[in-house]
Amino acid sequence: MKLSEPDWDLYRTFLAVLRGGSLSAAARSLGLTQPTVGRQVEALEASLGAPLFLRSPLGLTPTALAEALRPQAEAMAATAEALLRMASGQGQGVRGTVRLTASEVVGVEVLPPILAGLRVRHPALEIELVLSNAVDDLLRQQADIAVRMVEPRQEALLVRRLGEIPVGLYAHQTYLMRCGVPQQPEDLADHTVIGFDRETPAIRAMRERLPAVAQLRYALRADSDVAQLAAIRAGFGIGFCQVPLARRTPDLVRVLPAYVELRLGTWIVMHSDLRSAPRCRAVFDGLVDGLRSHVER
Amino acid sequence: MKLSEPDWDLYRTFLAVLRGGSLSAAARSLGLTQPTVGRQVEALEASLGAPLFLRSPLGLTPTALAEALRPQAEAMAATAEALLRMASGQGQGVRGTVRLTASEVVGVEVLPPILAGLRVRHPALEIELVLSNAVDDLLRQQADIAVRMVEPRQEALLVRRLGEIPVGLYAHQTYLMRCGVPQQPEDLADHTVIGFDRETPAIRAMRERLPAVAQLRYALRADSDVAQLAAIRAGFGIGFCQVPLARRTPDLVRVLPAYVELRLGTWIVMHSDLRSAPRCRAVFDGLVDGLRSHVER
DNA sequence: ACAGCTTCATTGATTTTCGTATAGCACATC
DNA sequence: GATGTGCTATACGAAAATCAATGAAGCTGT
Repeated sequence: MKLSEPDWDLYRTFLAVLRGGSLSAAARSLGLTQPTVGRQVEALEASLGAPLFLRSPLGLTPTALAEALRPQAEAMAATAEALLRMASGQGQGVRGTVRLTASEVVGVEVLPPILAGLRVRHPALEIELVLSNAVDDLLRQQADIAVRMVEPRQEALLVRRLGEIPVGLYAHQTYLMRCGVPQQPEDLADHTVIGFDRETPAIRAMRERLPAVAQLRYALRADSDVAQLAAIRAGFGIGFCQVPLARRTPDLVRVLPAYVELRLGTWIVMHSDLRSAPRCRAVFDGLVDGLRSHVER
Repeated sequence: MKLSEPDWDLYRTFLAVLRGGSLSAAARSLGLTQPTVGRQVEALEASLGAPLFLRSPLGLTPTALAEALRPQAEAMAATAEALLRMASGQGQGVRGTVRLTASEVVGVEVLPPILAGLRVRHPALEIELVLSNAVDDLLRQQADIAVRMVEPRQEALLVRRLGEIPVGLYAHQTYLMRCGVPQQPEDLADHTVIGFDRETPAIRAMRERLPAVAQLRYALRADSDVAQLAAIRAGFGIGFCQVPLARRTPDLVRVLPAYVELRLGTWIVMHSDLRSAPRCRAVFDGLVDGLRSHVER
């Protein structure tokens, strides 16, 4: 029985098999042949001392162990990608790929013009946009720079606080003409309210500050804030929207402005390891500049 | 010029060379030979398209690129270790290694009896204790379970809040006999106060709540809270100490109990990926039980 | 029922990689 | 100044991994 540490490359083929579902698919994606992949999986199983897959002629079925190991393998892949990204953009000058993560509304409504401007200034810059609400993207190496509405507390991060984005309740003009305009927070109980599917840190903060809103029953739940915005614009009901975004659609009317006023802090976060990478500095600074107009300080 | 993704194992030898400072040292630590390591480094350089080391007869000097890539390589190594840890303890039953991280005081003063009890109940359980104040140990895969004084906000974590640990100012009896007992917070200006070297989240919270303390000039700064405790016990001066810890040393006297009272929240945190690992559940639950007596709910 | 597709397993030839041995260089010690 | 120890670079034979080709088994649609 071998106790030596397995070749790291075996983890890559293991993950490819897990993703592809078969040795052949993994071999295709890796540019190898099926027998090679099979042997490498065998080698990893021998090294770990336990089987990873149940072989069958239709494909491989991962065992519980393989499923348990998958997150770590994915993490290694993400880190390997980050390493390559880092290496590719190392020369002086702003070039290479930057992975950027942000919430969906920000990514769809706010970032595009900023990124377009960055691209004009730095033609060799490539940007990958990951729209997600997971705050741990950075530490899991799945992104280089993050735009977040939650204050990051980690130490190894380079943080810039931009200010606050005001958030209010909005509804489309047609909805208000149809259903009336609520005058008191209690009136919301008789209205169609658009809410959130799952609890995010930003939402939790909102609940704490607005107990009246916390107990509402939502007529539509969507985990995507873009979908919520679309529903508001379509006149479905009343929902939360960032004030600078709502201003762009003239038909959106603010509801209960005196009662519901929320301010979301906004931060730009980057690995401090990436400080020396010119392309990351460029994107970081570009975001700081570009988001100023969207934020109240 | 090859643009294909390099073999992941090359990253491991790269990191070994970085750590060892020479091809030969890396070869020894990896169980390989020096020519092999040299060839693999060459292969990685060819794959990245840039040199990683400056060769000289006394050893290799890492280039700026190599230094920039080091954090990612370390992250890959940590993840690989986590994967192996996961695989080794997969069979049912509590066995295998669990990496535990905690602050230094907790690790030195509080955890040992708890871990001893766990070890008695589970003889096949092995525990690695990492004493550090970095909160991102978990997401960087450097530890499986963490005992923290800061509320974690990440989503993919399994969190259990235990309660609060009271913290107060303490001094040794001999010091107070020598220098007198302060009666007002202002009196601290005339005393020898032991403080912190660098800013941690817990300290930041402390500063916010106790502005009188924030402006003190410290006679001794130590980043290790264990060193602070030792200094207090030795009669060096007045410093912060967890109340349950101070009770164990009868000669320690609480100072300004009416003015300085701080409560540190305490959390146990674990990757939710590890929920299914029996040994992690065992340690998690054991910590919850063992720390109850040390915490006020 | 049968042909076509996809899957995994096995085998032998080939290419790649690794290890041993050796040479060359720089620094420290005696 | 000779010697010893550390390091890297190179050459060559051996071991190991790879590829290509083939066989067997199961699902799918006609």
